[in-house]
Amino acid sequence: MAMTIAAWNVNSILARLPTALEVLKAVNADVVCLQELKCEDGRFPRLEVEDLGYHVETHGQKTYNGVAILSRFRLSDVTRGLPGDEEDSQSRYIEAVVEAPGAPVRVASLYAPNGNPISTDKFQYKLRWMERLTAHARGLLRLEEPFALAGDYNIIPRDGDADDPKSWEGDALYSPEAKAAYRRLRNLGLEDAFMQADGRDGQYTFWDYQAGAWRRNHGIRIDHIFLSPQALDRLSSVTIHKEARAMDKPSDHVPIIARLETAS
DNA sequence: ATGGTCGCGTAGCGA
Repeated sequence: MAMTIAAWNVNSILARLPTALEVLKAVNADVVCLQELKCEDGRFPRLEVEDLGYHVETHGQKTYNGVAILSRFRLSDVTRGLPGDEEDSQSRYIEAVVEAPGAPVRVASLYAPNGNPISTDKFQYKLRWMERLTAHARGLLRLEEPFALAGDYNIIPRDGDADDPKSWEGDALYSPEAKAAYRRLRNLGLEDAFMQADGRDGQYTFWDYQAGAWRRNHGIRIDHIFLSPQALDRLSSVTIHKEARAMDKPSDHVPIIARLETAS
């Protein structure tokens, strides 16, 4: 048996609905972490997604942000919002336990702040948010359970994760502080599933709508699936569903999918 | 090229 966990920034589930349903069918993951729903929970197209065989838990808001977990297995212990700041009203984090029979896995869908421009408090919010995520991950690690933190981290970890690294100089996604936040998560004992299973340069999950970025393959790898040691033990492969970027009315991100083997 | 293109919501911001 195996379980596949996908992360995909859909860039508005309502503007994307026909395309999104087609992508979800093609990817056919057991668990899907969605980001940038850009709608309140009551407007999420729950019936259409349930028709694909998913249980649905959302944490949306009007206009911006919004995250969801879709799962073929029952979801329990659902928590909404990233702990560590009661004042933070942005919907960027949802966590639940995927109740796969005999092999439960805790999964979070997260949408880390973009952080641009660097000179503003948006950048400070990005760094504080990543500190809160790190603190929360440290607590989860103490449970010694398999878990995955999947989503749009808005961080380009290495030069090999950008087609043209120089063009990202001065951008929050490529800043030394953002890369340090990524390293801190790994130093806790979490691993970036892509780096463990693949690790090649030039494998991207985002191409801007502007300036023919997709046509020129001017992409970056910013969508990541971090795994706890107990989940990493089960990792067999990671794939990036590039086909989604070539569709009509595409999101600017494509799904990344980790496959975990479960005991037979 | 200090641009370009989307989505939201119907101006201008966020990405």
